Amino acid sequence: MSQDKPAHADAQRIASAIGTLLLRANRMHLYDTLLEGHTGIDRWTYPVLSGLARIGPSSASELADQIGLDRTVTTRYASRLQAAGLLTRQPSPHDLRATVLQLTAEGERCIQTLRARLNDLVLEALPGWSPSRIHAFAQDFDQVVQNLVGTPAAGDDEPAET
Amino acid sequence: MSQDKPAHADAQRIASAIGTLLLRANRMHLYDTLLEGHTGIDRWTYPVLSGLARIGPSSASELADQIGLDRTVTTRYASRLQAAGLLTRQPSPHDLRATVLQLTAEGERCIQTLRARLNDLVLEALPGWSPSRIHAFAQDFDQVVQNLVGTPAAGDDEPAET
DNA sequence: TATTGTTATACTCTATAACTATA
DNA sequence: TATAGTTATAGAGTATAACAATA
Repeated sequence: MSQDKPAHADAQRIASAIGTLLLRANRMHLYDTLLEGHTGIDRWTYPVLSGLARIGPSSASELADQIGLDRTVTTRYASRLQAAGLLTRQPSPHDLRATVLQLTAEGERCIQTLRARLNDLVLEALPGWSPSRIHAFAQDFDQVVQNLVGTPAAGDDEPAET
Repeated sequence: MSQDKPAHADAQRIASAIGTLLLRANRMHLYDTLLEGHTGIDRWTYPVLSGLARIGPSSASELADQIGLDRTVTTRYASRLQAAGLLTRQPSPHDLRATVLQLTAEGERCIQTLRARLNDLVLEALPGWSPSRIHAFAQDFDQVVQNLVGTPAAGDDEPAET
């Protein structure tokens, strides 16, 4: 069987690893490790700040679509991050209804720190890997994730993800 | 830079993919796709049933530790799954305080179906990959996840993950 | 005294509904 | 009429506290 249909057993292994990574306890542990020591940001507001850093200054509605959260939740979390001094609200010059969310200098620093820390965590999870092995894995993993979550990079275009 | 420190850029790519996979919208989409059409089981009770299938018949406390949920939540979700006919409660023969949770035949069938479906989803995310490429990726991914979430297979030994 | 299962309670996340202002 | 932002409200997940029964 490992000769005839090796892909099946390997797919099971991949599926199991995905399940492990998504498991609440492990997810939370990863987020907590990443955010440890940071004030003004937590597991729930982090995706908002991170998403804003990824797509750049944008309205709450745009950002909400990107991270898959409701508009109302996004604006509430944005208020928390604003209170923590990590982002600002500015009226849009083009649309008087819209508000532009933008990272402050402190917000930028925060994101830089968190990105670096996550990178370190990842590198620690690849002990002794050769650069070529890391490169191949990065390519493959990226492709798998893109295919798994659908074509869009991060958010989804479906109306109600709930 | 891609010559000097290729590992850094690749680590960033891996980190980004992890972030994408863990993003709420994508996580939910994956769970919903997996559970589509199944009644009596949802995003929240699925880890309970899946965990029970993985570790076999066990008490609610044991299971709770494994999946990183509180005892009280686990027992409540177990009640739902019991009402849906997917698991049974039986008094433990060794400990009169304990209750043994166990999958019913229908629960077993349910898990089999879900595992097969997840496998299919994974295979679809590896279009045209050679068996050796799949095998290498499965090994690497498994190792990365194990290292990322800590030594324990699924749950964590820390007291309060929250 | 500690642990198991369970329920009661409170807290938080999240979405729907509703309101105001603008396109 | 539709859309942006926001707030009010309600529903659901989750943890802490508390209880009875047993180790």
